[in-house]
Amino acid sequence: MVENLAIGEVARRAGIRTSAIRYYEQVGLLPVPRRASGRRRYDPDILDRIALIQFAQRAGFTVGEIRTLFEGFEEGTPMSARWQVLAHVKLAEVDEMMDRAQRMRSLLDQALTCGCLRLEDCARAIHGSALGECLPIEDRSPARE
Amino acid sequence: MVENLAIGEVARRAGIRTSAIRYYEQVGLLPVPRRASGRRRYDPDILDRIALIQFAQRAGFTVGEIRTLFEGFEEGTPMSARWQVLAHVKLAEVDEMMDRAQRMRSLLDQALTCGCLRLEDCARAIHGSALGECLPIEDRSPARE
DNA sequence: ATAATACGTAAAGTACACTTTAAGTCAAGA
DNA sequence: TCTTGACTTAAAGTGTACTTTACGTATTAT
Repeated sequence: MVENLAIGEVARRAGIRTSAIRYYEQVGLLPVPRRASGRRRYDPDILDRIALIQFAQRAGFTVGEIRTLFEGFEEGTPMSARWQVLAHVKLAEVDEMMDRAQRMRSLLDQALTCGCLRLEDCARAIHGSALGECLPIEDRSPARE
Repeated sequence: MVENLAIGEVARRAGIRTSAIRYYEQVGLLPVPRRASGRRRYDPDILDRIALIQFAQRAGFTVGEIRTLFEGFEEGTPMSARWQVLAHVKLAEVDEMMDRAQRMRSLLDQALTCGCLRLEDCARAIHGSALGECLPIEDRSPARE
């Protein structure tokens, strides 16, 4: 009966910390396991589950989104359908990420052509040019005062 | 004499909050201004300075890096030289960002081809495949236990 | 004169995904 | 048996870039 992994063993095999496993359990990404004298005991298939979590993370999903993947659909909804919904939204976000990176690249290219001596010259030059009109790095709060 | 902007006016013209201005002052991105009965008074060229900060932020620089741009070089180092140093490093980071986004895209494409019904099937499939071997989304702490 | 703003400060809050700490329990090896 | 090491919990800490809060003062408009 190999059906009994301690949390440390699971962590070792998955390549994460025990604290991460407890955290995943806490936020609902991992099921509450049975206990043996207070300690968590896992079936080996917990490793599949963790691998799925890691896959989703690498794909850019947040913990909240992964929880949605697991529990945010009507019972019986196939995984394929769940992925469809979430991956489409995330793909748009990733594309936005790439656009941002692209914009950063052009700004950096501009910076490399800078010929200014003093800080103030550079500031005035940048303020004068329309470079300031590119899209922001990330959403900032609405702001009113 | 237009040479006297209140913090609220600067904020309005720059499109940021007054709290951001105080924060920039606190972390050394903006000079400590003179005061009129306790209130900050700014010369209009503070707006150039803020525009420069915003430019750098859009290019991906952190507050710490912008402070380095301003104060991290030997006095007299031309701005062009400062940008050279910082922009090269940042360009590499941005390229890494784009690679990560690319990897996310392929994972999401994989997710879209998923034909699994149950969560466990999907988990096993992903764990089985080598999909788990892509690079991590971002650096995680070294981890030892 | 009074009320509504704008300003001042210091400290705490925000989001995210965990980690670290503190203090205590339990089990296995020497 | 004793000691080490793995485990338990709840709560606080981490990093980033600000914002929000709480509370007090000064300016401006009516």
